[in-house]
Amino acid sequence: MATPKMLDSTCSIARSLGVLGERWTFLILRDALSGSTRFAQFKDSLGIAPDVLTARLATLVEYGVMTREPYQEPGSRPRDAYHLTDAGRELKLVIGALQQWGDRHVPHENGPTIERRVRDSDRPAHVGFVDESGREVGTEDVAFLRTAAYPA
Amino acid sequence: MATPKMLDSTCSIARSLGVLGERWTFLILRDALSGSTRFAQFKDSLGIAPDVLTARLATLVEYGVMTREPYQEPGSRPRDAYHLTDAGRELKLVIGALQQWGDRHVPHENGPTIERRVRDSDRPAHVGFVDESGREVGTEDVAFLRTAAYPA
DNA sequence: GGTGCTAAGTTGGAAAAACCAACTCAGACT
DNA sequence: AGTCTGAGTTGGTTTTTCCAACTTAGCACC
Repeated sequence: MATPKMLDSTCSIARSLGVLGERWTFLILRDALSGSTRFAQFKDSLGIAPDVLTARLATLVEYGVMTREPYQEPGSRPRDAYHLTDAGRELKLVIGALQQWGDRHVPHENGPTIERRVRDSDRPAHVGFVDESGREVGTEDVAFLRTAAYPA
Repeated sequence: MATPKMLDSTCSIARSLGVLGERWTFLILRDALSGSTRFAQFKDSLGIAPDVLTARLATLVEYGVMTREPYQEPGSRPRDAYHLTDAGRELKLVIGALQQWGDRHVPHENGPTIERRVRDSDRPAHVGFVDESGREVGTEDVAFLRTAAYPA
C-alpha cells in the first residue's frame, strides 16, 4: 500500500521508494517496459501471487506510473489493460541502471540476456551521468549536494 | 537473506534486485553514499530495526557491495565500519536515477533537497542514456534488445 | 576493581506482508 | 444451458518486519 511514511519524506529517493520500493514492483515495471499490459501476463511471467499483483498495480495506478484502461479485442469480452504513463516510461533509466549494475556485479554465466542499444545506429548505450551540454561525466565527478530546502 | 531464486535468474534486473531489492536496502545505500559507515549511524538515520539492519548489512557484505572492517578511533574501543566497495559506489547511478525520478514525479512541496552537480564546474548533472561517444541519447531512442543468451 | 557509558549487536513475541490454493464473476462461444 | 478464460477475491499458512528488552565488550572515571 505504498508506505505513506516514505511518501512524505523530504528525500526524493525515499519518496520514489514509497511508490516503487515494495516487493515485485520493479519486476512488474520491467515487464511493462517490455510490452506486458495484461494482468495474466504479469502473473504468468513473474509467478507473483494474484492478490499481491492486484495491490501493486493499484498503487502504480494510484501514483500515476501506470493507467488502467478497458479495452476490447474483437471477439473477446472487454478487459483491463495496464499501460505505462510518461512517468512510468521514465523509469526506463532506473531499470536500465539496475540492469547494467547486475550485468557487471552479479553476472550470470551465460552473460547478459538484454543489451541497451541506440535505436537507429544500433550502437551500444549505457546509463551514465550527463552534464548540461549532454556530455557524459564520470561518476566520481558528480556530487550530491544539499540545496536550501535541506532540513536542519 | 537476498532471495536466492532471483540471484539465479537470467535477468540482470532480477539478479540486482536479489541483492538490493529488500526493504531498506536502497536507503542504507543512500546513507552509505553520503558518508555513513557505522551501524548506529544507519540505525539512527533510518529508524530501522537493528535486527533487520544486521541482516541487510550482512547481505550487502556477502555480495560485495560493502566491506566490514574493524577500525579504532583513538580513545575508543575497536568498532566495525561498513564501507562501499567499487561495486557499491557504482550504485550511485541507480540511486541518482531514483532521486531524479522522485524529484520529478513524486515532488515535495519544498522542492528537491539534494541536487546532482559536476564537482569542478558546479554545473547541474543528471542521469541519462549515453552512447559510445559519450553523448546523451533520448530515452525513446534506446531499445532493450535480446542477445543470443536470451533463453527460449 | 567496580560502576557507568556506548556501540553493536541478539533475542523473543506481536503485527504485517507475502504466499498458495480454491473460489467467484462476467462475457463470449458452442 | 454449459464451458472457457481473464481478472480478480477470499481464507488460511508461512515469512518478514517491527518493537522492546537484553547482552557483550572495551573504555573512562572514581
